Formats: sequence, C-alpha cells, structure tokens
Amino acid sequence: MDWIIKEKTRKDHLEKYIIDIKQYQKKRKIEEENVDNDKQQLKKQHKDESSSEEEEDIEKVSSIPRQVRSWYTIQDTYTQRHGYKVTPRLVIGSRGRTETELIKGESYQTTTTDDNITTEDDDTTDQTNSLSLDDDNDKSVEKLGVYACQRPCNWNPFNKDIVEIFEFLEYARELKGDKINSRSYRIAASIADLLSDGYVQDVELLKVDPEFKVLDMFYNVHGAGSYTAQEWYRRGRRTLKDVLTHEKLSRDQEIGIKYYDDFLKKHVIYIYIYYIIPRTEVEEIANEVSKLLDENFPGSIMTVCGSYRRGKPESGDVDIVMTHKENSVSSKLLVGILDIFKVKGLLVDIITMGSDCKLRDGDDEHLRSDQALCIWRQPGSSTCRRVDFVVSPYENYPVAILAWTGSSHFERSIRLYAKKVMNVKVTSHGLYSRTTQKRLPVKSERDAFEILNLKWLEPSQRNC
DNA sequence: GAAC
DNA sequence: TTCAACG
DNA sequence: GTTCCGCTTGAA
Repeated sequence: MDWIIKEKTRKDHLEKYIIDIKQYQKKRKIEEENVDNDKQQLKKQHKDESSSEEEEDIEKVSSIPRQVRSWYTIQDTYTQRHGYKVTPRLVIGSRGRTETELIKGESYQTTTTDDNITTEDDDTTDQTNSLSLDDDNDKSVEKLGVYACQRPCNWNPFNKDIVEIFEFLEYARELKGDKINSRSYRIAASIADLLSDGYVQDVELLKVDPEFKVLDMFYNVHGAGSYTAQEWYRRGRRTLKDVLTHEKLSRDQEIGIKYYDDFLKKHVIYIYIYYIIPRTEVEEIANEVSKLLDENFPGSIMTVCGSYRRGKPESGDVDIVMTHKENSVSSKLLVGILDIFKVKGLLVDIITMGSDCKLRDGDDEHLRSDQALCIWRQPGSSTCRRVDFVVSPYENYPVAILAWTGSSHFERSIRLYAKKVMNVKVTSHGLYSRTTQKRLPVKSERDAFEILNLKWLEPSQRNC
C-alpha cells in the first residue's frame, strides 16, 4: 500500500484537480452565467455604438467559453511584449494522442487580471519597444515560457470544447494522410471559425464523411496506425470483418481486434477519446498489484503514473512503474511479477514485452527500464483493461516516473526544452549531458526539474 | 508556423 | 527499414 | 533550409 500513502501526501494538491463530471457541469453552469454577465456588460459598453450588427457579434462570441477569449488576450499580450506570436500548434503523435500545443494553462492564470494586462499594454504600447518595460511586466505578470514544460497546465474542463476540436482536426488530418507538419494556419482558421459562430465546418463535414468513419474504426485497432488504416481502406476493406478475413494481421493487430470493444467504450463524436477507466478502478487494480508485489517481492516500490497521477478523473489505461533497491531483484521483477499475475488469472494477454532490465552493450552507465504492455481483467469484471507495467532500475526510478507521468505533450516539451536550452538529453532511463554524454545523477523527480532549471510542476500541472 |  | 507503440 | 522527443522501444 506504499503507493496509496504516497498518494495521500499529495492529496491536498490533487483534490483541487480531481473534478468529477458533476462538478464540471456545476462549474460550467456558473461559467455560463459569468459569460451572460459579460455579455450584458459588453452590451452596456457598446450601447452608444448601437447597431444591431454589433449585438449579433456579441451574441456569437459569448457562446464561446470565457477561457477561449482569455487565451486570445494572452496571445495578443505575448505578441506585443515579445514581438512574436504564440500560436497553437499541433504535432502528429501516434494513435491520435493529444499533442496540441494549445496554450490552455495560462488562460485561467490571468483570468482575474485580464483587464489589467490589456489596459496596461494598451496604455504603454507606444513606448513598449524598450526592454525595461519587460522587467516591469514580469513582476506583475508571470512570464510564460514558450515551452509547455515551463508553465503549469492543469486539467481544465473549460477549454475542453476548443481543445477537442483541435484534437479532432489533428486526428482527422493524420487519418486522411495529410503529412504536412505545419498546421498553424489551419488552426488559426479554426479558431476564427469557432470564435465567430462556434462552428467549425471541417469538423461538421468530417463527422458525416463515410471514409473518415471507416478510417477511424481501423485506426482504433491497437497496432494499426494511419498508414495501415489507409492501406486497408485502399484495398476495399470497410469493416473489421473484411480485415479479419482478407488481411494478414500482426500480433498486435490481432489482439487489437480481439479486444476492440473493450478498449473503445466512448464511441460517440470525438471517437478516439476513450478515457473510461474511473479512478476507483485504477485504484483497485493498483491495490491488487501492490499486494502481490509485497507478497512476492518484498521491498519493491511502485507508483501509479500516467493520467491517474496527473489527477484526471478518468484514464485510458493504467501505468504502473515499479522498482527494487537491489538490481538483482529488479532485473527479474517484470518477468516474475507477470508470471504471478498470469497464474492468478489477472493477466489476460501480453501485447508486447521486453526481456528484462538490461545493461546497454559496453556501457554499464546506461541502465534501462523495461516495459510490458498488458491486458488485465479484474476478478468479477467483464471488461479488459490496458495496463502498462514498467520496471526501472532503482537509480532511474525518479526519471522513469517523470517519463511515465506525462502528459505525452509534456514529455515532448520537456525533452525539446532540455535539448535546446540545457543541452541535456531526457529519456525514460536517465538524464544525459549532450556535451560529455555522461549520465546526470537524479535523486528525485524534483531533482530532475532543478537540473533542468525548471520550476517544479506537480503532476496535476502537467496536463498540457 | 516558429525558432534556429 | 518502416510502422506503431509509450508517456 | 532544417527541425519539431527519444543515438525511445519492439515487431515484421
């Protein structure tokens, strides 16, 4: 139960961000009221300017969540202050993982001081180009780094709508085989659409596109990516049955089709989002794992990472990172514990698996972690769950936790930041200096942040 | 598209 | 080598 | 004009 105690020490922090659906809806209601108030205020302000057009505009904009508009303000502020734009950016990742570099964390940060910022800027715009003003501003408004890992980003349900649209467009473009890396133009267009009438034509068209539907279905098979999905479609496959009968499948893909329905419960509009494991169930699984670890490998430590650790109310899978002080134990831990799970009937299938904790050839400094991607079924449950087990050598444990906590975008961001700014390489098995190629010793997760000269971010603040 |  | 996978 | 995470990992 080690991990539960650890969780409790962070409970204060997490509590703030564990928002279940009910609370979300409640907050949402309040938010809508605020928007209404804003609307009335705006109307007052623009009363003298009159004209019915003006009112229509206000009507439309007000249907957008407040944070979206705040975000717009931030972008303007940034542009004025630094002379360059901060643009939302989409990066293609595997399986439609959200890699939307949308600035969604800072909007709430400055929500209360929005007016101050804008007026301040407006007042001083003409003399802004000097550097001294920058310093002044930095005192009143915290300077936001360009990298997502430099700013806290809580899971923020208020940006959900616009984020989902970006994610959807990103996903759709990958599915359709648009390999162009740069998307900001399209995104900007989308924002404009959304802000003007809350409706993005691309999204609406795609929702009814039969080709898209089929591609989406194929893409959701574990082991099939955009290429395979398109390939199957090109060869005339339209259903999973077609694929099963006509296509040669990899092991991954066979498993993917076998458990298709288990992994895909939320098949509604933004189809690929299937975050459906509630926290309580994650805890049940973790308890089971913890119990068996204690019984069979006493002294082992484990942490539940992934979206659970980031405080999300629902997860898509469970990520468990384990270690043991003794390298001799940890090197056999993964194989050993999986065997026990199998015997107990908890482990239904193993999708992929490494051998065991290994040393890199000719370099004993490179201790690697090892992972197994598994399918788990709790006793009495009919639903199979994706559970990833990671065993890390003890000295890499903090780094492994950092790497497996995510979000995926946060990981990319911190690695890019480390590369460009600190000349450090960040991987799931250690931090390395890029100049000397030497491993940097990391005692804790906080340590890693310090080495990288980053402000500490709670896991719940890494939901970018 | 932004930072080199 | 290519594709897909993990955060 | 090049890069956008990882000298990722594994499977085929």
